[in-house]
Amino acid sequence: MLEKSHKYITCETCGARKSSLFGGLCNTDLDDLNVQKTCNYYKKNQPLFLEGSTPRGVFCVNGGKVKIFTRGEEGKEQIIHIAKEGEIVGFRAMFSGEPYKVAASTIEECNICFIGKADFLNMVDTNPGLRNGIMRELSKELADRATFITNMAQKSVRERLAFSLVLLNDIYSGEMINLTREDLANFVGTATETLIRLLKDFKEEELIQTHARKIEILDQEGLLDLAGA
Amino acid sequence: MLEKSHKYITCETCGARKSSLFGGLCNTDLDDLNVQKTCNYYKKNQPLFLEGSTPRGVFCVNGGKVKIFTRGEEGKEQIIHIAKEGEIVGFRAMFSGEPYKVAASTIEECNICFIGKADFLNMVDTNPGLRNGIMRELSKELADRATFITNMAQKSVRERLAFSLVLLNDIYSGEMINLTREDLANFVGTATETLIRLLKDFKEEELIQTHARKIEILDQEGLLDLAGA
DNA sequence: ATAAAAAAATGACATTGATCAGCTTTGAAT
DNA sequence: ATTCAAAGCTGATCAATGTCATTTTTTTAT
Repeated sequence: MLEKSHKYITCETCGARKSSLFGGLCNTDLDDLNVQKTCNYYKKNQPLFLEGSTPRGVFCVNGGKVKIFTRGEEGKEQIIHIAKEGEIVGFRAMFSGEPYKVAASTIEECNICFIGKADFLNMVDTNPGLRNGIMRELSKELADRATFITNMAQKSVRERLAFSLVLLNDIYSGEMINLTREDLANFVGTATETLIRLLKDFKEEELIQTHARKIEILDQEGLLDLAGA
Repeated sequence: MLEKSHKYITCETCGARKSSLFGGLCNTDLDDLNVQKTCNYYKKNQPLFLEGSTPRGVFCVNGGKVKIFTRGEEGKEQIIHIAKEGEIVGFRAMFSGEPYKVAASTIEECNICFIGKADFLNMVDTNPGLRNGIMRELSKELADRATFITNMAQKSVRERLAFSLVLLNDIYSGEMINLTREDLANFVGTATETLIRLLKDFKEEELIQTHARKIEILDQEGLLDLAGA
C-alpha cells in the first residue's frame, strides 16, 4: 500500500483524499491539483519542515504518520499532533505569513505530496468550499487545543496517558500504536521513565498489552474512565 | 472612559476598532456594522457565553477585560486567554458549527458590542480583507497555543508564572495587573496557594511588587530570564 | 547471523507542587 | 463606622513525578 520511491500518486484515485479537506473538489480543480503537486517517498524520521523555517507549501499525507511538534528550552520535543493519511500538514502557516512555529517529521515510512504556496493559496481563494472547510478546521483545532491545555494543566500524567492512548488508538485505527517510548512520552508530556512505569501499571491492570514496542488497547472503556473524560 | 449603562458606541469613532480585525473596513461596511450591532455594559464577573451553549454572534470588546476559559473535570477553570479592548471574542465558534467549547466572562466592568451570526458571516463572506485577517488570526493563535501547550508540559510553575506575568503585563499595558489570585492561578495552571507562595518569592527577589491585589512588574528582564523564554 | 547502536526497563533518590486546615486581611454592603 | 463574606496568606504533610545511573532488550546495519 505504501509506494516506495517517487511514484506518482493520482489525486483522482487517491484513497486518502476523500476524507480530507480536498475531498469536495470538482474535477477541474482536481486536474489542476494533479499537475501542481509533486509526490515523495519519505523514510522514517525525515523532517518535512523545521521550526523557524519559511513555509513554501503544504504537505498532503497519502500514507504513513507524521508528528507535529515544538521544542522546549532544553530541546525536549512536545508533540502537538500526529497526522495520518488524508491530513494536510502545514497549511496553518500559509495564512499567518510567519515562519513555522512548529516542526514536522515522519515517524514511519510515508508517501507525501507537496503543493506550492502560490498554487495552494490560489485554490483557497477561488474555491469557497475549500476555504470554508479550512476555516472550520482551524476553528475546531483551536477548540481542541484549549482542551489539550486544560488537560495538561489539570490532569495527572496517569490520566493524560490513559487519554492519549485512546486518542492514538483512533489515529492508528485498527493497527496497534507504534511509537517510541520517547515519542509517546513527548506526546503525553512526561519523562520517558515515568511513561514506561505507567505503561507497566496499565499492563498489570490489564488495560493494555505490549508486543515489543507496539501497544494494544485491551480496555478502551477502562482507559476513558481512568482519564476522566 | 468606560461608559456605564447601555450607551451607544459608534464604530467610526471607536478607539478600540482601529487595532482590531475591523480596523480595515471601508465606510459602507462600517455603517452597516453600526446598524447591526448592539452595545452593552457588563458588570464584573458576568458571562458572555457558557461552554456548551450555541453561538449566536460575536462580541467586540470596547473596554475592560474578558477571560476565556474551559473547566476541567472538577470544575477548576483553566484560563486560555484574557481579551482586552479591540479584541473580537467568540468568532472561532462561528465557523466550526459546533457549540462553544470554551466560556467567556468579564473580569472587570466592560463595554462590549454584539454582532449577530448572520450579519457577521455575511461580512466575512463579502469582505476578503476581513476574511484574510481572520484566517491570519486563527493561524497565529493556533501556533501560540502550541507554545502554550509546550510551556504547560515542560516548564515548572515558577517558570510559567514568570512568563505569565510578562504576558499579562503586556495585556494590561501600563496599568497594573489586576486579577484575583485564583484567576491568576487558573491562568498559570496551578493551585492558588502555590501561586501565592511564588508571588511572595518574586517579591523577595524584587521582580515584582504588590499593592493589595494589584501586581506591579519591577524587573521584566529578570522575569523573562527566569521563564527561560 | 552477528555486532553495534538505540531503545526500553528498573532502582534509588530528590524535588516539586497539591492538599488540607486554620488564620488574617480586604473590601463590599448596610 | 461596623459587620460579614470573600479573598489572601501561612504552615505542615505527602504523593506524584522528575532525575540520574545502570542493566536488559530490541532494532538496525553489516
